[in-house]
Amino acid sequence: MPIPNPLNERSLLLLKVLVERYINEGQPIGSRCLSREAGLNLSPATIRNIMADLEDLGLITAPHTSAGRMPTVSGYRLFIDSLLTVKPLQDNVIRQIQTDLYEQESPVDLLAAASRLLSEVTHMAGVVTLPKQDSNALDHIEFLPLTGNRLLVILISSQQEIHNKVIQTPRDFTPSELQSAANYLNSRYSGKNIANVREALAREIKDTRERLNQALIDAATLTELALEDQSKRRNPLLVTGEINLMDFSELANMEQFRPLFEALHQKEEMVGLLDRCIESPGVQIFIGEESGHRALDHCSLVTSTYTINDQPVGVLGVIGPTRMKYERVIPLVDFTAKLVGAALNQRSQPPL
Amino acid sequence: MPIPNPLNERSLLLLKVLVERYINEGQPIGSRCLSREAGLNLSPATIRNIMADLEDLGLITAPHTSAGRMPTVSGYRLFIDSLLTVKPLQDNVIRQIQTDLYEQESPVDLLAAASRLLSEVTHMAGVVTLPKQDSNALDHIEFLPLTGNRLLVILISSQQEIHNKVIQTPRDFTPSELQSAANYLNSRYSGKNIANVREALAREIKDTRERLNQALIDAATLTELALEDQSKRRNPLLVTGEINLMDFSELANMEQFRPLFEALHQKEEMVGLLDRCIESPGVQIFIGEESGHRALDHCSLVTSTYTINDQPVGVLGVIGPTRMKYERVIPLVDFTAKLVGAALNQRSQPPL
DNA sequence: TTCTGGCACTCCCCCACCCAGAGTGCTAAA
DNA sequence: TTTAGCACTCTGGGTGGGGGAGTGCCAGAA
Repeated sequence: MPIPNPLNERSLLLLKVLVERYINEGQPIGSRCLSREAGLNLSPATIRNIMADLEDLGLITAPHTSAGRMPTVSGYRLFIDSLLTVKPLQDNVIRQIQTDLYEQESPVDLLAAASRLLSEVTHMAGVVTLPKQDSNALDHIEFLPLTGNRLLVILISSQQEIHNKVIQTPRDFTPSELQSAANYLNSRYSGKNIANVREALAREIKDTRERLNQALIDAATLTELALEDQSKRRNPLLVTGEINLMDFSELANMEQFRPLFEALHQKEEMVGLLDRCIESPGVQIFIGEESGHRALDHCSLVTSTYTINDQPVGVLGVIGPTRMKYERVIPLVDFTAKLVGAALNQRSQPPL
Repeated sequence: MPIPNPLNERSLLLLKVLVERYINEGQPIGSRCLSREAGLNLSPATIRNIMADLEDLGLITAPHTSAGRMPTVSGYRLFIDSLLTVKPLQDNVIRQIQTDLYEQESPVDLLAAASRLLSEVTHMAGVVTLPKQDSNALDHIEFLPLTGNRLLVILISSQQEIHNKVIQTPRDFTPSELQSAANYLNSRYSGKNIANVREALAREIKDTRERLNQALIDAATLTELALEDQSKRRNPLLVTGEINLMDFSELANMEQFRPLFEALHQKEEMVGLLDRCIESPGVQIFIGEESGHRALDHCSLVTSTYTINDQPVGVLGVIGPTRMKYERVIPLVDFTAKLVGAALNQRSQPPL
């Protein structure tokens, strides 16, 4: 073979050591350092040759002539996909997550706690998307009359989440009318997916109108009003610990940090990015520009989906500098996602 | 009088112009500039003499020998208290606030909108404390049974705020028991201050126990459980637009910005500071170190209380660099506080 | 008595410059 | 194939000078 040694075991080992050290130090790694560190008994000059090869392959790069090398995105990618040795989670972290998650009352509290945990354990930023609404089933609905044709609708989802909404009703309803409307809806639609319920109700309103069953129409109309804005949620993303990112030298200047911070709070974009992860199960990683968002160029995103009844419904993860300790973050995100799913499932017992 | 001219009209005018210009430019103002700007037809040399006097009085200071002067905290204080000419709010701002506030559904939404408005209009950070709970009256309470001795308590306050809580009940209750408990509580305590209700209930549990009226005890116990953590709220402070503060050069470095950001999110301290404002009505201003919080040393805080039924219940305001346009911020905060109070009062009609 | 022009002085900021240090690529020898 | 040596490059810190802005003070004018 004419090609000398494109990617043999030795150069991969050097790449691994280089990435590891760079993640620890945050500064370009030189040949001397690597020759000492790698335990290969090679002189710096030899290392330099190999590094030149790795640079040709686009795996590492030097910020300027007389600096050491640092990994490129491809370098990180290769490192993560093939070279990384993950470290098991520490026992106390496991316990912390378990106790913290299980003592939360509502699902939203649970997810907020997960976000907080992710950011605290990693000292980076934690992100959690709320479950997709269309995966949410209706458990129970109740109407409570207020003054002036206003009605308080209480909606309990199968996750035991409680939603309130005050609606303006077209006419005055008597308590017994409301009661029978609620009874009808509960008996017929409890346990059904909320999106489906809306569809079914729309059909019902249309079908029944012809047969002039006013009571049914009323019940359906009320519920339709109540469910209306249930689908579009206000803040479908929980971000925690953004400020931690200021501790990393590569992000600790205003030009880097500000757009990043804004992107994290510009929830729509982030949700779009995270939603892409929901398709494939398990841990997913976006390195630097891979996310396609300018503000995240110097960041990596480690995510995993969490499931309810084996259906992936949301995504959680960690955002930090590209130079993060993947071997610790990956198992953490993985474990947290699984535990969140387990905790959510546990709540899904049919009530009432 | 031996003292030459400690604080005559002329030196006050110069102080005013200096502060105004410094607020605009952000850089120390020299004697030449002031001589041109003040419209007094005085030579720079004369101005210099007066400036030396003002410096002796501790109203202005020079960062170094050959720089101009900038106001001290006392200088700002004198400026704000005696020299400031407030500008009336612009019509479109007034309209924006009105429409924005009145289209909010719940009181919390309203306050969040107020915080957002304050930060957007000023390009600084908006802060709003939630109303003191003990000012909140009970309007209506309802019990909804769930599975396994769990009970959903729905609590509507006189501000039409809706609180949910799931409680674990000591025993199983029948729907009619719950209904009569709710009826009893609503007829007896509706309109009463929540803190007082708790006290009254505690008394009632004690008194009634002797007479063995189990139904009453049950009702009281349930409500006590429901109200229990109603008093301690989780996030009694809404902060918006923190990131805007990065636009101001004096805060745009990590050493300044980070502690500031953390202080804003370390809600307890901020709430403590803001609660001090609730005592005195109208607009209050803390300049720089006056707040007594290290992180706010380079910031000013302009606040006002908002009232429900003429009782001050919360505080809202703006945090920004000491060098802010007080003549615009003060009327804005004032107006917003009044409008928030008005909007909240309007909701306070007794329902049901 | 008050104001002003002049002058010497001080301090910051910017720029150019140099130098040490770290790391490289290349070449020739082991 | 590996290594030692060497010339080269680039960064970062330190130094030193000059321009600019502003001051304080003094003597003379109004």
